[in-house]
Amino acid sequence: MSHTVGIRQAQKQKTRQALMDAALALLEEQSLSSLGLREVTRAVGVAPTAFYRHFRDTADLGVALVEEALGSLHALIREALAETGDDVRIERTVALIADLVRTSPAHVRFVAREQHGGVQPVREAIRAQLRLFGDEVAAAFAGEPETRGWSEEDLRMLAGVYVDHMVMTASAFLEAGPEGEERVSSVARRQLRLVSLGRRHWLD
Amino acid sequence: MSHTVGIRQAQKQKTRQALMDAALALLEEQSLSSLGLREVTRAVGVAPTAFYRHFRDTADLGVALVEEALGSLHALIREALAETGDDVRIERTVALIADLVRTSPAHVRFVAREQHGGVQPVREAIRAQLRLFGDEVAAAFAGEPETRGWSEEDLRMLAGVYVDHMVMTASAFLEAGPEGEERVSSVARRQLRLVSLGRRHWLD
DNA sequence: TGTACATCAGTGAACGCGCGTTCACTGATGTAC
DNA sequence: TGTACATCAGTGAACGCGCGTTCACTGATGTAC
Repeated sequence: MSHTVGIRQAQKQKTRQALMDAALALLEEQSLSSLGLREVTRAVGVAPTAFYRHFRDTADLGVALVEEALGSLHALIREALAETGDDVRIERTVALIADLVRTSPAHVRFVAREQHGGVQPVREAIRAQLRLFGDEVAAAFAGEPETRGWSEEDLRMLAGVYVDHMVMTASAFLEAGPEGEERVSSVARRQLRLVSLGRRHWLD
Repeated sequence: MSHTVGIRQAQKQKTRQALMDAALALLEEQSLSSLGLREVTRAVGVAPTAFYRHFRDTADLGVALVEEALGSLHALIREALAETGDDVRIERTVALIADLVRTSPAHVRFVAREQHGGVQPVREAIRAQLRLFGDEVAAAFAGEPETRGWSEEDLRMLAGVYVDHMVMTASAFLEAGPEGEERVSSVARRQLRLVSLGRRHWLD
């Protein structure tokens, strides 16, 4: 066998992931700033001291969770925005967020909660990811005929509306639960249509 | 002297307010779910047990803070929205939020943080207040010519955009600090103008 | 392939500390007469 | 106005508990020869 990963490294990665999973589950009911290291290790079934082999503290674990929650989202967002035609793009964007909340509600809740939460490094990690989303949205719009002649500043402003709307919509899906999904989708689509109309008449 | 309040009651009210003020200050750096009762009483200079004369627990204190933070805002919002002419109304609304954040940054931070925070009763209290804001915005728009012929549902949808935007803008003011105030104001005004344009062409 | 040594993920005991809550109390304020 | 009793905001000691962190350790995995 070639040392593809090594038994030791694989086992370590497994424990690390178990700590993150357990933390995420515990964070459904509380904020990161009140999450205890011992709580997490107890849920996993390892000694409290094992925690230090993987994370400096719970804030460090939180930053890792941000990457896990948002890291893989950039490609999906770019994909949804690559659609042509406002209606299709709106449809795809809202469906993407609905999917995300359905598949990973705990990740979404974590990000919504810690975006303004009490742990600075985590707040900053989330802010950095959202700024990246903003860049991607702005870049997608920059190449479109409806936004021809717009200043860089106005593009960023528009992108801001979109990213804020995505965050608010994700949070609305969470609050509404499965039976409210269609209602939230409907409102979100109409809100994006409103913005899209404004965009079309921005330079009138 | 008539018993306008009574010395005892006045003193009790004073201690209660001191507990709330101290808690709010401590909450600049942490979430409610990690705020300790002893922390608060220590900051005020009373015995830990005195806390129970005023609040059942820190969640109860949090609900009181929500009322203090948002209760007096309804009248101001109605006032700002009563303005006629989109541009003036947008100007007033953004100025109102800028004022609020400048005057009571700690209250705003608290609400932003606990809106999705780990303490359910507080989340619900905030949600109830925001729903009221939504009602007021919808009512203000209902009487306007630009929104004639709109369905009740579309009015709520529009009101949702406005309330979400207020929350996001307040949070942006906080992040930006005093030197970023003009930039955030400018972006917020243009975003509302975008929405206002969309509104004008909604029934085209 | 086998051996001898190095690495290091996870252990378990121990520590000092601050927490929320209980309880019986004190003494200033309020009330009835 | 004065007196006797009731109320109740704030006290201070005590409790059991779980916390984060330290430390020397163990034993499976990795590496060099």
